[in-house]
This record gives sequence, structure tokens and C-alpha cells, in this order.
Amino acid sequence: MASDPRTEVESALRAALAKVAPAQARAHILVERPKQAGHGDFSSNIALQLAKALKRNPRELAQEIARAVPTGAFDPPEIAGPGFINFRLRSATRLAVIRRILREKDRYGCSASGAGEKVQVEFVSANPTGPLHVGHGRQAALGDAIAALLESQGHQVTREFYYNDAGAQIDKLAWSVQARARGIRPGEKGWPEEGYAGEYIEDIAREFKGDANDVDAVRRFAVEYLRAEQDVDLQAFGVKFDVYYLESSLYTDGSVDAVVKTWAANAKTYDKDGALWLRTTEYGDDKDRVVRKSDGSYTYFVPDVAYHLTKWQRGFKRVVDVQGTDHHSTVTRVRVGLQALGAGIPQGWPDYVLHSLVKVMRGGEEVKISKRAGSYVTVRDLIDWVGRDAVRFFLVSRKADSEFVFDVDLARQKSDENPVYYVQYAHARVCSVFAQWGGAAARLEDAKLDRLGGEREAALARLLDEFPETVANAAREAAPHDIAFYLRELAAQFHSYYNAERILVDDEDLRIARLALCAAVRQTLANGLSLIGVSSPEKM
RNA sequence: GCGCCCGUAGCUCAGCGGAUCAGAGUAUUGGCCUCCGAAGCCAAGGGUCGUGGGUUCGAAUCCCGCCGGGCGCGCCA
Repeated sequence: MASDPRTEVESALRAALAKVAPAQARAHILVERPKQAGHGDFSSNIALQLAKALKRNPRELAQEIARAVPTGAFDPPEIAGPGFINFRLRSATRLAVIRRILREKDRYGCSASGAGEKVQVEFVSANPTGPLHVGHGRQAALGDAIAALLESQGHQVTREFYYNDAGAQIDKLAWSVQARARGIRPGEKGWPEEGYAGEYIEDIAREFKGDANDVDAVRRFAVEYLRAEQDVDLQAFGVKFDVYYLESSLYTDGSVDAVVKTWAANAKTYDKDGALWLRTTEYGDDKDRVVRKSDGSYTYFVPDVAYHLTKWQRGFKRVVDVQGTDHHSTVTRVRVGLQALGAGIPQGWPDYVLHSLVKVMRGGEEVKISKRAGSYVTVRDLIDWVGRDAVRFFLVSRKADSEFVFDVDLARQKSDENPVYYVQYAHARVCSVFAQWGGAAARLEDAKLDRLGGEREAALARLLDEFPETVANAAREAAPHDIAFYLRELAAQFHSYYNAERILVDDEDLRIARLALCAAVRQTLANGLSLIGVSSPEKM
């Protein structure tokens, strides 16, 4: 079976290089996809890279390499600009991707490069002290998409949610609910200091039927209540977790104590001011960190390290933690704490995807509060305002570390100009053409693809061929926004094609060929949308 | 003050292991439905890529300074 076009170009260049410049035969060959169709299907700057080392004029060198390239899948390459070698595929080579997509179906874009390796994506990890906020929404959209991307590359992925069910924040929650159950309102005498003032506290207090004096019972009820509520929201968002990991379990099963003992055994700790300290400065931290406070309790990062140790012990060679940038100081500490265990964990492990916060704009103003949560906009608010698909598409269409302004009016009132509808519409349009055609899909297998000689058809095939490497790259970089941008581009190319050419023409061979191309577009759109958790409607 | 991140069209953002990288969407303006869905297409205007240096044959992209913004700098989580 023929390899894909990119590989053909790479190996052809490699062969040419062996002849022209044997000393550089092992040089890294970068093959790019030119943005302008006029520059062909693939392009390499190898002559520019090697010109200096070989003391050659780059254009002449390029010329020589180009002449030495074995052709077959493409036309003889051309030299352009300062010394680029541009490759134009033969039409049949380029269009072969259509048959590949129709054959691979929903596996198109997948690969086996992950080889079943266990990886974990931890995201959301919201403590059950209130409804999920928009930041959690961004994490849910990012984390779920990153997990799907890793799955597509053959990894065995675990989606995990970690939460603190027993700390000081939870006590605050319990006291707030308890006060509310006793009829005390926020700010009144007897209201806990920095208590939670949202309307949901009142709901929980009203639902609680036990003894309000039993703060443990109140706590259990409130945690259970909020966990259930968060699950409802996550379900509405289309996100499922494989594992919910409780921080409290790390204390009860001895993991936390074990971590501290290991540090001590490794001589990484010392006593000072009645507290126990970890020598994190040995690993580049600004200053040493307290492990056990003078009151005997542990600081938060100890269970954090214990938790990550369990991830390592559970066999996850790659772990991606999705968190807000406000947690970036924990990155160093967790990694350092793991190093100090001497467990053979790599220095840069785990990976972190840190996202900036989301600012919600509506009616030209920033929305800072919601009725239910009090001090912030919730995931539920966003879903109610613009729908799940739009929320998910919007929240993954930006790099994680860029601040994101979520314009509710753009996503809602002008829904026809919303990028998610633009992409979905392309999908629905193809479906509509097929509905009108009414033929059997099997007929597409024999499509005479050589009938597709148009420039727009070539452009579409080129773009379709890029999908697998786009997915692989997005998975490697944990960057779902690449998929969102790809989808918009593919939808644009398709809409343009659709407006320029009629699909259901009288010429049967041409009609079937065009339908095959459309089917490939539809499949690729659906595969991409699925990766970012957005539906592919057949009608809109 | 220190650390990390970010400054690219009016607005929201891609591109940043250098070249074929000045881009998309939106907004504005002008065209396109007796014909597969106009939730669409075609076209125009709009940016010295925050700023000043440096490295390079070549910098939005790499390095340094400065300015502006975000986040973090607890025996809080």
C-alpha cells in the first residue's frame, strides 16, 4: 500500500540528499504545507538550511537536489524564492485521500502511535463548595478534548476528577449551610466569617432534613448535594469521568504519611520554628516549603504530591493536569515534591495545561455575578444562554494560556455568524445533498476520482489530507484549538466549493466523484467536531 | 520587589523550534438566490505584529532592556 503523500515527499528528498550531499544525508528534513496553492502541495527549505554548511548558493543547491529527486507521486519539483523546493502532487496522488477517508470512516485522523500507553488527563477537579464556574467550563472543554485527542492517537486514557472533600473550604461550606438552616442570612450576626453567600446555600439548607446542630451531617449532606449538582452540569456539558479521586482517601489510606516519611528518610526535611520543612530549594524552588504546620496538620501540597505519586504508581507515563493559571505556583512544588521522593519520576512530569480565566461579556458589559452562585458566572448559565455546542466550541477555540473574552451576545443573538454553526452548517449541507441524491453510499466506492480536476477540488483534497497530522500535532501539544481552526478552514473551503460548483450534475461519473469528495468532507468534519465534543447535526 | 504568562487589523484571536507568514473571524462597504440549504458565497478598505536594541543573508517568531495587562509570591486551599 502506498504511503501518504507527505512521507513520499520526505523519502524522495532523503534519497536526493544522499546523492547530492552525502555528508548531510542525515540532516533533518522539514517538509511544510505551503499556505498558497501556487506553491504546490509540499515545500522544503532544506537547501536554505544546508547552503551555509555546504558553502553553496541556496538556489543552485536547491536546483541540484530537485533534479536528483525521484518522481512518481508528484511532478518534477520547482525552485522558488531564495531556494525553496516546491512539490506538486499528481492529481491521482492527491485525490487518493478521498478513498482513504471513505475506507477509514470515523477512524480517519486516528493513529496507533500511542501504542496503548496509559495516560491520564485530570481536569475540572472542583471542590464541592459551589456550582461550577466558567473557569471549570473551560477546563472541562479543554480536558475532555485533550483526552479525546490522546485517545485518537492510540493512548489508553483515563479522565480523572480530583476533589477535596474534607478540608477547610468544606468546613466553611458546612458552617454556611448550618447557619442558613438556623435562619441566619449572610452578613447577619452569627454568619461564619467568609462564608459562602450564594443562593445555592439556601437551597441546600432547605433540603437538609436532619439535625442542624450535627455539623458533620450537614457537611456530608452539602457535599453530596453539590457533587450531584456538578454531575448534572457536567452531564449537560457532555463530559464523563472515569475516576473521581477523593483527597480524604490519601489521608485514610496512609499515602500522605508515607510521602512525608519518604522525604524524611531521604534527608529532604528538617525542623524549624516548630514546623517540618521540605528542602525544595535543592530543586530550584525560591524557598523551602512547610510540610507540617506547627499545629500538626499538613499543608495542602503534601496530599497533592501523594496524589500524583499514586498517578505514577498507577502506571500513567503521561499525565496532563488542566488547571487555571492561578495554580501555576503548584506546578513547581508538585514536581519538586515528587523529585524529593527519589522514585525515579522524570523531572518535567506531569504536564500542565494552564488556562487563563474567562471573562464573560454580555450587553457590552462584563458579567461578574450570577444569582445562584452569587459571585461568579456558572457553566450552567453559559449552557442556558448559548447552548452546549457553542460553549464547547468557543472554549476550545483559543489557546489555553490566552485570556478569553466570552461574548455571549455574539454566541447567542447572532447565532448565524457563530463559528460553531458555520462548521455544523457545512456538515448539514453535505447531508442535505445526500438526502436529495438518495443513492446508495456503496456506489461512492467506485467513484472515478480522476474526474475531479478543479482547483477547488484539489484544495479540498489537500486540506483533507492534512487532518491526520493536525490531530497528531494537537494531541502532542495538548492544543485542541488547532482542531477548531482546522474545522473552520475546512468548512470555509467546502462552502466555497459548494457555491462554485453544482454537486448533483447530470454527468453521472462526475456526480459520483463529487459526492465521494463531499462524503469525505462530511466524515472529516464529523471526526473533528467529535474530538472537541461538538455534535454534527444532519439538519439545522 | 521576585517568578510565570500575555501585548498581532476597530473588536475577538491564530501564526512564534526564522524564509512561501501579515492571517482568520467579526465589524464596515459593495455585489450574488426562477438552479443541490443565503445559518452560504464573491469583492473592497483596515495592522511599521507594544516599544528600543541585538543575533542573522533573512525576525511577528530567537536574545536583552523598557512600557502596558493578567496571575502567583502564607505554617490558606
